[in-house]
Amino acid sequence: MKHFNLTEELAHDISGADKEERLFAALSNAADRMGFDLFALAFDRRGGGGEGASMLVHNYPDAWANVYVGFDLSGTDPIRRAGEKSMTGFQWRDVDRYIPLSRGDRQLLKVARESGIGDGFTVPRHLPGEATGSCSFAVAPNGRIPLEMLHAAEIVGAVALAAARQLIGTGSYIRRAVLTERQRECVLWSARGKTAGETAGILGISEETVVRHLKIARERYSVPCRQMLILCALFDGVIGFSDVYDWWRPL
Amino acid sequence: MKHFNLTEELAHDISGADKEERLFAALSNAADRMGFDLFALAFDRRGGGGEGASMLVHNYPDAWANVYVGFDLSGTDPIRRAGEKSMTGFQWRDVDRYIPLSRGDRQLLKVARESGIGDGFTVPRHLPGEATGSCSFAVAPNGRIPLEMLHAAEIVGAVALAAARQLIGTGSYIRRAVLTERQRECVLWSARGKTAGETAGILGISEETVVRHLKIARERYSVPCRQMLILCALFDGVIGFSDVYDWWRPL
DNA sequence: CAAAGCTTGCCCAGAAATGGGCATAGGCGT
DNA sequence: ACGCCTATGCCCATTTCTGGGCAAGCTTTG
Repeated sequence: MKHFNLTEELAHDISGADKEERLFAALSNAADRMGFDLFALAFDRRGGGGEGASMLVHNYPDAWANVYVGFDLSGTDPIRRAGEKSMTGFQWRDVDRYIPLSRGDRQLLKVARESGIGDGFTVPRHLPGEATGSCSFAVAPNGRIPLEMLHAAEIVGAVALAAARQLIGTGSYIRRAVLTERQRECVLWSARGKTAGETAGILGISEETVVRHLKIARERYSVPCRQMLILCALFDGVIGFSDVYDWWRPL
Repeated sequence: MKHFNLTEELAHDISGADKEERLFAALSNAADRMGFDLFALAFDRRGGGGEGASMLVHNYPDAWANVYVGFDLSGTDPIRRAGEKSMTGFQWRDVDRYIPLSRGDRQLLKVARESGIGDGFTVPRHLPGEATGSCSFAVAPNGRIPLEMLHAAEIVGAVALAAARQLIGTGSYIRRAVLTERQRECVLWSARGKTAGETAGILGISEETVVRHLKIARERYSVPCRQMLILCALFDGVIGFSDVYDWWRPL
């Protein structure tokens, strides 16, 4: 592993970035040193109070950046989706190993290629409640991914994301709505697909009370429907994916 | 950063583990070298077909392990919940910065302390659909966390989780049910809290058609309600959290 | 002690979702 | 050309959810 010294150097450089400009410079240098042409760091934080923040640092071609922002593709970007399915960094060419690609997804990737972006490597970090981020390194359409540098990119990307998180404000995020234990139970069973009546039977209380708990929970999150309540609870970590998934498919 | 050589050594050792026993030995050695007394790696993978798999490698005191497993505390473990809220490793003493601690949570931590587990450091990795994992390093109740080693622990923990993922089977991702483009759109808007009628307006089609798409989507996943449909789509990566986030939080 | 919050219970009216059936039109592959 | 899938549209009856108001007992907290 002769690259560890380089990794250390780049990581140190990036983690020392105290401004977005320095992060850009450090990432630019890192991408270059590792043999990549392009980089893009996206970090989105969502505060509990509604004040979210996001950061986008990249040296992608303007053509693609304009299309991406103009059509608001971030919401349907398959790379971004895949980032939520990978525990480690991944190559874009393997993206269909993580998520099913629809026609629209393939089209998006095709347009990206035509805009000067070839294959790439993305380091994702996902925080159900607080933030999502990804740090990508890419090469030109005919370029070669420096496979021997993927491990370095993995670490560099993670450090860059941590730096971005620091820059954007590490959190002190406001815990606006916290559910009570009973409310949480009701939301959990609701997420498991139970109706209010079934949940009432499970918890041994009246259906009306379950409805009441769910009602107050919705009010706390200021959401009108059950779907969003469940997603809010997931995002806030009040319930966990494992709570739902383990129940569906017992290990 | 004088610890990079140690980090490299430990990471290399761990990533070379081809059996659970070797992973145990490597982690045991790593924890010791970094100045920790205890370690625990938990990894849960859920396949698409119901055949899930999990791995638990630790050297925790039997007393605690028995309590933890016996009372099925994994569902309410605050450390585990916090792991879903942290992008990087975190100290247990800071756990209330990530999640609100209920009385029950504090009680659980207290019992853990009484069972021989002091403060610790947990490296989480969370994959919405595929797996959840955490790698923790801890000291005895009166021990001191080797603060200068947290960075090393972060990397070592991540490598250990990657190794566990390899051991457990990286997962030939099984696509039980893939939604069509239109179905996916309907599910997405539904996740964003829109009613069928609203979604119809957005997509420019009849409400009845939206209902129809959602109906078929539910049938494909064999779920009876909208909540579970959305969660299934999330788990499968058909929709992503990023797809949903931007719509309702900024309000 | 008093105030606040949690939990429990109930009623009601309107909106939304669910499950069933039916039908037309277009695309895609064999 | 035929079958299969998808998208679109509509109808119905039943269930469930949602938002509103009301009230009692209990614990925690100031």
